[in-house]
Amino acid sequence: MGIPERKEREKEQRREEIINAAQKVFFEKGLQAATMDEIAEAAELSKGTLYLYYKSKEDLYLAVMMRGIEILHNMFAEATSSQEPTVVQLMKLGDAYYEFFKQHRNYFRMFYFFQHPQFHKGVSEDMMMNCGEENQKVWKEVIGVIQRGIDEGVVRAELNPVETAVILWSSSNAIMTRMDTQMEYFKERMGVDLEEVLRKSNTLMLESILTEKAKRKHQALLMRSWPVAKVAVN
Amino acid sequence: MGIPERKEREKEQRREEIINAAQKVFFEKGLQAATMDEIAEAAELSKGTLYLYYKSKEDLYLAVMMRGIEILHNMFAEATSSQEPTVVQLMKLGDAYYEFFKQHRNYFRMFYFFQHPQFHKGVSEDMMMNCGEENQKVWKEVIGVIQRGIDEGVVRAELNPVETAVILWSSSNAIMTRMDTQMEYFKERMGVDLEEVLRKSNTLMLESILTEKAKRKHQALLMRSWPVAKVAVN
DNA sequence: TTTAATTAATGACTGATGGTCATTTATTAC
DNA sequence: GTAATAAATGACCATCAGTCATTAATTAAA
Repeated sequence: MGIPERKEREKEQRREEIINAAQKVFFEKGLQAATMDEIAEAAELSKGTLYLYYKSKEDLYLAVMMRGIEILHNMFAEATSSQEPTVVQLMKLGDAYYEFFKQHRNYFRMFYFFQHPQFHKGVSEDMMMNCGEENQKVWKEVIGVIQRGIDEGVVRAELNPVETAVILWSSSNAIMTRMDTQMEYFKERMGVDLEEVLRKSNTLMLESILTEKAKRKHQALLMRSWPVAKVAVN
Repeated sequence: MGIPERKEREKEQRREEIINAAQKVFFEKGLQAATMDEIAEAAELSKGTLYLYYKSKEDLYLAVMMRGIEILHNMFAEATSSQEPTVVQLMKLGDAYYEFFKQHRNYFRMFYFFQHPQFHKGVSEDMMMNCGEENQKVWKEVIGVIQRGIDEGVVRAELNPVETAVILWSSSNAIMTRMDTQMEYFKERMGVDLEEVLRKSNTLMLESILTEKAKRKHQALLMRSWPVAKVAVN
């Protein structure tokens, strides 16, 4: 009897189709402005049907977001699986996050939007758990490289790898979040190009966690952020 | 004829009373969950009256937020006006921001919540401008100290003071935001105490922008973040 | 094939809420 | 004391997340 299996497949397909529709609408309008009626329309289903497949608007939002987490996870896994030195991989991790920001900004936006507990109301336990798991995998990638750096003696031994991961991630994240929302404000009011700031911040952070030996070895790499003229003048 | 003046005063007072009521409700429930009816009730006015004084819920939210910006501004001004060395003042700035976070968390929450352009919809030009101005003042404090540090030769000369301000601010901000929303998650899932992370992050950041000379001079200060045992062992 | 039973889908409806505006109330001017 | 003006009100509207009784489609049984 293959009927239950087929039904299960069809159900899963429906769930995917609904996510596709939801993604389209959420990307365009954001969680707030998107309406379930719009999503239903995009999915060519009635609103009631959406609720047969997802508990709430927020659950649906998280379902879309999970795709983004997976993409990011893959990009990080890619960056940390090369044969290059750990210091280079650390730089590549930062670059990868910025690439993700540029190529998948809608997902990035969802990430930081959903951090607010205000929107966790309608989220089911299940979905929250799944999301936490996926998220954890991404962290593991970052922590792993830092731990390796410590083991190899290129990252300062007195640093805690998890804490350090949080520090690196947070600083990158904070600046990209600003890039997303306040790029123009910072350019016009403060004369600052946030892309430049991100580059310099990543370099500063990296410098600050490396051992003296590693810094000397990769000096050329670290210098890329500082304008030659300025260094020369001072 | 003092009547117009008195009326103006009364009007201003009303505006303040409304902000008081709004603050109470926003602090309790956040922008989303707070309702204009609640605020009206708290202000002992009808909802319609609120709209005679403020254009939208968001405008009211910003009016409350401005108070927070002023408090933060004062705390920063305090931290940077002492007679202490610039390096110490830089540390104090970081400490002041964390103090603000602890003592005025509701305001802090409002700040980062409102960064999302999704909520800028109902905001009037006026209110947005005012907010931008106030915000600018806070940035000026941070930038000023960094500039002074460069002039005195304690902050690396190749750094741009505005960019550096953004970097320092953003990293502190990012970690405190996480403290507000994910303290438990990080403790339980990753075994990390974000307060510790903040302390270390601030130290790392400070280290990374100081000149070698300044680092040597204030070594004791910078060491406070690293556990003695660990440093000794390695 | 026909009928019963089960599963899937629907959309009218509810309750909540931001914002409006015609009407009422209070204040000021004459 | 009355007209004119300003302030305040709350019933009302439109929007929208979520529900549920009803309908349609599919599967199982006779």
